[in-house]
Amino acid sequence: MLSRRTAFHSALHISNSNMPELPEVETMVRGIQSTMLGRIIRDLRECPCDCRPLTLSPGFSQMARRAKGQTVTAVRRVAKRVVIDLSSRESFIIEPRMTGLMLIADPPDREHLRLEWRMAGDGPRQTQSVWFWDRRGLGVVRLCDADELDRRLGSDSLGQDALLLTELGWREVCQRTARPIKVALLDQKLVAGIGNLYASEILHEAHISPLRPATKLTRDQVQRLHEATQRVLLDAIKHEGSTLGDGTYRNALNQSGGYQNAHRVYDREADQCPTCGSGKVVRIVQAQRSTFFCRRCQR
DNA sequence: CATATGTCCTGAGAGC
DNA sequence: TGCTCTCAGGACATAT
Repeated sequence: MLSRRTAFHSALHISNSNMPELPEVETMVRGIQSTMLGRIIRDLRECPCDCRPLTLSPGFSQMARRAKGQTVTAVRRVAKRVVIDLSSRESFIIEPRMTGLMLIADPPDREHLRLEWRMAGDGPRQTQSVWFWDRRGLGVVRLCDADELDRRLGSDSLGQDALLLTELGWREVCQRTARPIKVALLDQKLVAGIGNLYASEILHEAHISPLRPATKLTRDQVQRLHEATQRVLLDAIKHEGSTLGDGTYRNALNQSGGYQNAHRVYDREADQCPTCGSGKVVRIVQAQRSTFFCRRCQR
């Protein structure tokens, strides 16, 4: 797939990988749910691969031993992680990070398959597997007890989920930092689930400048931020996430998402602003990350 | 405490 | 053509 970038505005080329954020991880969870929920893990397998081994905690053999024979009691999303709860009261935490995918169908390629959960068949259903695939191998899979789960995903480590935050919650979040609002949106301790792509899209939808210090947002702007977050993230989930650039992100059936077609500013540098029609989308860098916005309709 | 920076990794594109 | 360099960014460790 071709990126919208052209030679003309590629002074700094965005070779977008996938960076699964809240909508993509939600799509992964929904995609593996029926294969795993209520079923028994027959075994866990490490896929043979030449790349650097995936980060597993604990190591593979202990993880496999503890997972084997357990029933999956829940498959859920926590911020940008997939959590698989087991009858033993332990849980898998899967962090896809940049290029990780959860699959129930053929992968984009076989050499970057990392882990396989083989689920025991149940009545007419035959054995089915769920795979973790990760091209760059930055992903992490953990199996942890309730204490570790809380330590890693509890409120000391993560802010409220972006979709659960109320308008009042947003007001409190914005009072907690003077950093630019775009940078604040990326801080998972303030609000969890938003990454670089959706931060630009949400602020555009809310007509707020990414440069504005969080503490300086007006009450109206905070209200718009709350509403824009709901609209953008729910719409992105409806379209099963964004697949762009090199096309890494796929749903559990190895199909592209559709939300990239709705992006208004992300990776659209130098385009005419689709919202006000007269400004141009610009790219700036904040905290070493690209930000895209329209100076004319985002204040 | 708040904030900033370095690190991991691969594949694509640019430049020579 | 084929090499080397740069860059994308999620989460976390470490530094200021």
